[in-house]
Order: sequence, then C-alpha cells, then structure tokens
Amino acid sequence: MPTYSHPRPSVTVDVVVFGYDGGRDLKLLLIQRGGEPFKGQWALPGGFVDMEEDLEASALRELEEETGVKDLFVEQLYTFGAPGRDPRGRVISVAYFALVNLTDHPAVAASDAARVEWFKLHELPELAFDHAEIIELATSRLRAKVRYQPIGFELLPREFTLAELQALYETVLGVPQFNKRNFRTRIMKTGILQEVGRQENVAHRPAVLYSFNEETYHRLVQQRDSAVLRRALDFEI
Amino acid sequence: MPTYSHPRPSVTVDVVVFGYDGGRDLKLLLIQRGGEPFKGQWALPGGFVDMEEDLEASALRELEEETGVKDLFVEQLYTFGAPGRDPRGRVISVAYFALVNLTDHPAVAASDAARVEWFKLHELPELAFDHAEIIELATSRLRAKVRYQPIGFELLPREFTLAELQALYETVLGVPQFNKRNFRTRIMKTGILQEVGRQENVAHRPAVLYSFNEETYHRLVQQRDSAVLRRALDFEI
DNA sequence: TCAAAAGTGTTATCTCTACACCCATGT
DNA sequence: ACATGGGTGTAGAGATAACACTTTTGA
Repeated sequence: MPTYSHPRPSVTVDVVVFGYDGGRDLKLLLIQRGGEPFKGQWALPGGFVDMEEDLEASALRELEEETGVKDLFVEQLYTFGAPGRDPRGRVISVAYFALVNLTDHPAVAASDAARVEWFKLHELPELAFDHAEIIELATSRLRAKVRYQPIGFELLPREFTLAELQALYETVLGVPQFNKRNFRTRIMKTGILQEVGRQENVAHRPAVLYSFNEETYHRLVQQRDSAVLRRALDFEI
Repeated sequence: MPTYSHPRPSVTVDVVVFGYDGGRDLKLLLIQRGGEPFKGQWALPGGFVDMEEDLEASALRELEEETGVKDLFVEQLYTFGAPGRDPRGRVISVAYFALVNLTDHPAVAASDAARVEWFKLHELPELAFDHAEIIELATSRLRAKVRYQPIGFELLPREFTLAELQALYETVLGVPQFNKRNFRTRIMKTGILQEVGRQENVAHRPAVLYSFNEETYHRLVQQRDSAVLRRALDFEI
C-alpha cells in the first residue's frame, strides 16, 4: 500500500454557531465571503486545517479569525465529503456546531471575511457551497439535543427566570407555548437549577432568578445521558 | 487564500461493524493488518479515500475489499484527526458504524488483510492506531441509538420471536433481564411488528414469529425520531 | 403427565396533563 | 385598586412495574 503517493483531498472545517438573545428567534452566525469562490455570498465561518493542528482547534481558530467569536464549546457535527461540493476540487469539510449567548459574543468582521452578521434562523440569505445543507443538519441536531441535555447553560445569561428558560425551549422547538405549571415541575425535578436571587424593579411579582448548578449539571450530563434528564426534557412536539 | 498550495492531510475511512448471532455477546469485525505500520496487529477495516469517491462509498468499498462483508447500511460516526494518530503522518479518518445479522454476513479475508475475524466485544485483542477509542465511541453510540430506534431490523434474522428480540436488547444494554410482560407490551404498542407464523417442532408452546413491518418502521424512524419509539424503547438502565 | 417456554390478567403506584386559582409588585 | 406577570394545588387520565397465573407443545 503506497500510502505516500496517494492523491490527497483538502480538508476544511466549518462552524455552525447558534445564538440566542431572549427573543422569539434563534440566530445564526454567517460571514460574507471576501474571496473566490462564491465571493460576496454568505457562508459559514471556517477554513483550511493546518497540518499540525487538531480539528477542533482549527474550528475555533478559524471562527475567531473570521468573526471574533471565541471562548465557546464546539461539538463535532458531521463530515461532508461529496466530490463536487467545492468548485476548487476535492474538499472534505468537518462541520462543528456551537451554542452561545448572543449578548456575550459580539461578532466582528476580520481577515478573509468582508462582513459578519447574526441572521435569524428563519431568514437566512442564499448560502455558498453546501452550507444550507450543513445548517439544516445542525438545526435538527439541536432539536434532538434539546430533548436530553440542558441547552440553557450555553444559550442563556448566567442568571435567568423560569419564564426565560421556557421561552428558550419554545423558540428552539418552534412550538406555540406549553403549560407553565408542568414546565416548571419538570425542570425543577432535575435539580439542576439553583436559586440565586429575585428580580428587582418590575411592575409585578418579582420572579426568582436561577442559575445552573454546575456540579449537578455535569454529573447528570456525564452519566450516560441520564434518564433523569431525558424524562424531564423530552417535551412532546 | 492560496487554496491550491495548502499542504494536505491524507483522508481514510474506518468501519466499526457490530454483529449479532443470537448469543449473549455482540461481536465486532476486525482484520489483521498485512502491511506496515502495525503489521500483524488487529485493526478496523478501512483505508484511503479515492479522489472521486464519496466518503460512504469508500467505507463500503474498503469493507468489502478487506472482509467480504457487503450489503449493509453504514452511518457516519465521528471524524478522528488528532495530529500524531498515525505514524505515517497527518491522517484524518472518518469513522462509520454498522449493524449486521452475523449469520448473513460471513467474513472472508481478502487483499490487504491477513486475517478477518468476528471478536466478542468484551474480548477484543490489542488494536492498531487509535482504533480502541473509535470502538469505544461506537459502542456508546449504539447504546444511545437502541433507546430511540429499533435496532432489531439490522441485527436479527428476518423472522424472530419476542424472546429473541428481548435477548438482543438485554445483550446490547448489558442488563441482566427485564420483565417479559412489560417488554412485550411496550414493543407491541409501537405497531412495528407483524405476525408471520409460528415456531415448529419445539418442545414447548410454539412462539409466534414476527418480522418488522417496513412501512410502519420507516414512517416512525423518519418522523423526527418519533415520540412513540422513544416512549417504547427507552429502557431504564 | 411432565418439563419447558410462551403468553396473559390485573392491580397498586407513579406520572402527566389541564385548568383554576392565588401572590407580589409598581403605578 | 388594578394590571401584570409570577407562582401553586389538585383531580382525573394515563402509563408503568411487578407478580402470579394460564396455555401449548414434544417427550
């Protein structure tokens, strides 16, 4: 097997970053391409993997270089490698995805990218390469993940009310609204929330503020995807 | 961005094939390497991706070339790309995994492989490269999958009894034994099984033979991972 | 008639859903 | 006092777990 003489494809990483700011829409981080191919079109942040660099490190590096977004957890999504997906030749792309609290992660155009913008997930522009397909997969992965892991940790500010947490779930799952009473019962039963104070200066009964109890959170997420979480988070759609 | 001049890693595929033959163990398909590096050691079937070939097609081709195993569904698992995982240089490997009914898929050594063998999952030999890590990930993916998708379709013969289906679940999940009555109720409620006959010449009451109702099966698996299936298959561990 | 494995009835308990209601605050 | 959103009690329906029981076959 003459391994050294094998023709070699190029390898890139692309990153799908979902952002949330409390509204009725999830947002998606895109860059406008500054170079060919697809110059001027919107695309996922990403780029070529360096020879001595881990894949995940590449994803984080390219993301920061192109958008300024950093300090986040990425998770591998899928590897796209159909011949012909890139006009430059054979390019295999390892896609990553991440969730961030939008207000903590301002986007700033840099290097290759002409512009950077957070788009509403339901109002995306036309996309370069097969990036629409990548985003679709990431979206369905997010909706699956929400059912067995608490996503609020990454998407919400450090302190939040139960109403905010519920709004997040309704937004991500795209359902009109579910029962307040039952949502609370389910979430509280997991024990992952801890009371940290109450709202002030609101024209109604002040809501209790919660944050995630990191210890309980990590124990539950670790434990073979914990039946406790599945039971509590598996909202019917 | 001078894309043409980028240094390029090699890209391979590796395939984790789980087999079942009705016993108390899951089996795993391994080859003994015929060439360097790791000559003589056991490894996952796999090899280099051709320039004009889709990743999944590569995985199926390498699997058949090295083991004779074909006609099966593979699912992408994860992409391993740590620098240093292959002594030949930078090699990025896209791992796939598959489930087969062992009796329908005899293994035959061919081409590069010195030998091919089905190993019990709990009695694996020392493995080449980072393949032990790949197998560990595949195993945990299988145990997660079993909870929301019916795996019997791929692992069992076309006709089977409920006792056989239950033994499969106990084997995959590694639990001693769960309640017969309740297992049956859960499975039957999905409507995924159809009666196709009964056992003959057994020294006890003959069991009803079932097969999967393909139509119901595909409808349920498709439908956003169907709550019906999750409810029915999510066995406590 | 017996052993072996298949298959069923039933109940007590737990969980979930839906809906109505009460509570605390600023204006 | 009242509007506003936060927060709770609870009954009826439905799902679940556990156990003991009946059935059908070949030897």
